[in-house]
Amino acid sequence: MEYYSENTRVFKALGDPKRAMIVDMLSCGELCACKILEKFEMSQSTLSHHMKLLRACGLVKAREEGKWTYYTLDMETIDRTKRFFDEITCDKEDCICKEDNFCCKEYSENE
Amino acid sequence: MEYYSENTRVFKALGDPKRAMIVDMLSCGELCACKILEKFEMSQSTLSHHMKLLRACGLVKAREEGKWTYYTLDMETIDRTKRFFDEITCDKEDCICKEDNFCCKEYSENE
DNA sequence: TGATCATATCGAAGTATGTAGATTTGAGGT
DNA sequence: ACCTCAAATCTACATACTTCGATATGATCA
Repeated sequence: MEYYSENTRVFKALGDPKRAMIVDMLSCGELCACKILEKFEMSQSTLSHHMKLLRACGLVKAREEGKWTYYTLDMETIDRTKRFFDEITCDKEDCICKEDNFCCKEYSENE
Repeated sequence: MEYYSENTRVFKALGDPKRAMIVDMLSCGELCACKILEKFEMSQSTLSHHMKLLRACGLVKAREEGKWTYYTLDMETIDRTKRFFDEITCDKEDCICKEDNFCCKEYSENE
């Protein structure tokens, strides 16, 4: 299950329209928190919370410089998540649907 | 914002490990609800709820035959979501980060 | 060493989500 | 008609998420 939850955490983060927009804004390069905040109708603490979540799942990296924090996308996580998306939506030999004794309970226990 | 929320609804659905597993199981072809239920440690009502959600966001299609319901992936939604994922994570000319007067509030109002 | 600015963290409130048991619906079979 | 089975819906509850205002942290500057 760890394989699934590691990747679904990223989907969960992208499941909020504002966070998806933040990711979109970062797709052209590094931005500092205040620059992002300018564009959004939300409080500073709310943005900070969203950024923490985006960092926690690995989607963005943060770099501190003086009193500013600069954010960038982590393309490794993004590419890995895209591969996961392809994997769970394409026909394949080793699919869980073909494991006779597959049960989600077993997976949960190993998590 | 509609552009974002339409797609992030799919990510939200994939944000739950069990639902991602259900999608994975369906990736090799059609399955009936009871076949899916066999593989999971959850109640019938919970599975039904997850399937409803997967249908609502367009990820899966349902076909009823007698007393059974068969589910398949909707590749159109999946492909559209993959293109969206590519778009918000790749550098591009018409990025929202380049719109000087972009503000998420404007988008919300049009939703 | 204060004052100020950019962020992060805390605490609280309202809303959404995941889950299960009980009930309903609707198709088939006897 | 009645029973049975598959699936959906209803109700309730515990947990998680989103959001904000208030406060804390920590860097820079006067």
